[in-house]
Amino acid sequence: MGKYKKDVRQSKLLETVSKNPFLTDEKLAQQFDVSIQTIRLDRLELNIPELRERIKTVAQEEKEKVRSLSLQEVTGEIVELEMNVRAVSRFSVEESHTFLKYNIARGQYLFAQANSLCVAVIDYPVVLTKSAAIDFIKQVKVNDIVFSNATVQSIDNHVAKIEVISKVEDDTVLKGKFEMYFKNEDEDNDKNSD
Amino acid sequence: MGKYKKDVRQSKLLETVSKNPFLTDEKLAQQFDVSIQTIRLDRLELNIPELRERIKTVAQEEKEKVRSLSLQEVTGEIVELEMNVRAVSRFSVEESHTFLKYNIARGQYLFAQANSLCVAVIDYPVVLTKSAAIDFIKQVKVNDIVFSNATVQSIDNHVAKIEVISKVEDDTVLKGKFEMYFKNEDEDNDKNSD
DNA sequence: CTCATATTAGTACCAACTACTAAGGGGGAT
DNA sequence: ATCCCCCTTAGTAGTTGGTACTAATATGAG
Repeated sequence: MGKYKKDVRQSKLLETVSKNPFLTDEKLAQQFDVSIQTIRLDRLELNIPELRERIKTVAQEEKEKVRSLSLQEVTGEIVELEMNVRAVSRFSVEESHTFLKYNIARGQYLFAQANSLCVAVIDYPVVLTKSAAIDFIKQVKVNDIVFSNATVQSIDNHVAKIEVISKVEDDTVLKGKFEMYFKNEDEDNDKNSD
Repeated sequence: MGKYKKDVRQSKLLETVSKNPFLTDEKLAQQFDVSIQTIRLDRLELNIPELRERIKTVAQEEKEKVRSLSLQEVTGEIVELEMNVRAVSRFSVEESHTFLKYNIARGQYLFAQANSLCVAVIDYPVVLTKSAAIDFIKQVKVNDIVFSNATVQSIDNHVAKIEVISKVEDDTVLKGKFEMYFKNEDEDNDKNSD
């Protein structure tokens, strides 16, 4: 294969690196059949950081994701998030979430969605549920998509009060008030559960 | 703070590195107030890879850790049941029920145990949660065994009020009041979710 | 042919290591 | 006290994957 011209090579380089950030300059040089120096000049011009920096960035992103992913497992997917202010999540009800005979979702799943949304919206390393008051207003059925809306009402020293409203289309299915206790990792204290 | 002994230092090192893989040997040496060489010997003995390898591993970790933790299997096992009067269930907390970093059980699992106990204690074909007010009183950790105790306070036409107290050994970890809506299969009505 | 641009070569230096050798230090058991 | 062992620290050489810089060479367009 013939060598590319500079501009083509650079745009391909950008693509390659973003697809696979784990390639050294040496590998890239082989791949594009140019010298290492050329790759380095290209990176310089394109502001592509070196291998180690690229990996580090990926690792840090991955770390963040692990936190939010572990929340998502149970609770649906967070679609909007304004830290310490509000958040929205989406939960699609499947058969496994329902009473088999009636296809009505078990309340604990709706609770779980609301509860973990409250954990997510509070931007502290440790967030535990202190209390919850929930009204289940309307049945939720299989295949319904539940949007849960959390709004932080107040947030002080160590406790946030959050209001959650979950809807299926325009119908409110759940209303809840949560008190969440939060702290930094290092602080020592004893309370609560989630 | 005085220096740790070797074995203590090494176990703390393991913990530190797994919590934050982004620390160089130099930083670790400062943190533990020992020389860089000591940290390196420790890493050698403990098979902790170097910084760059650690970062790389984190970066490569696939996001497909999607363990499906069904809340259904979570609700514990019913150990005592007096229909429409009281019931007790047992729930053993496993790692998958906790926040990874802190081994503290997520509140939604404790809620799920209490909630499904309320469903079980009411002897009607359809039982849905109408409202719930929960206080999470104490943290529950991995390997704790939670006994949940539901007592029916009142039961009338279509609504039962139930008090739930969950304990780990002698410590109360959760107190809740549930209103459960119930009916016979054939009755038609529209309310609630679980 | 000329001249700018592109490419390659080469050097010195850096961070964060591994792998190794060697020197001290501090306790216990004898 | 002495000996010995383990732990700790120091120091050197070599590695990877770079940055930053200078200098030489190729190439193509006018």
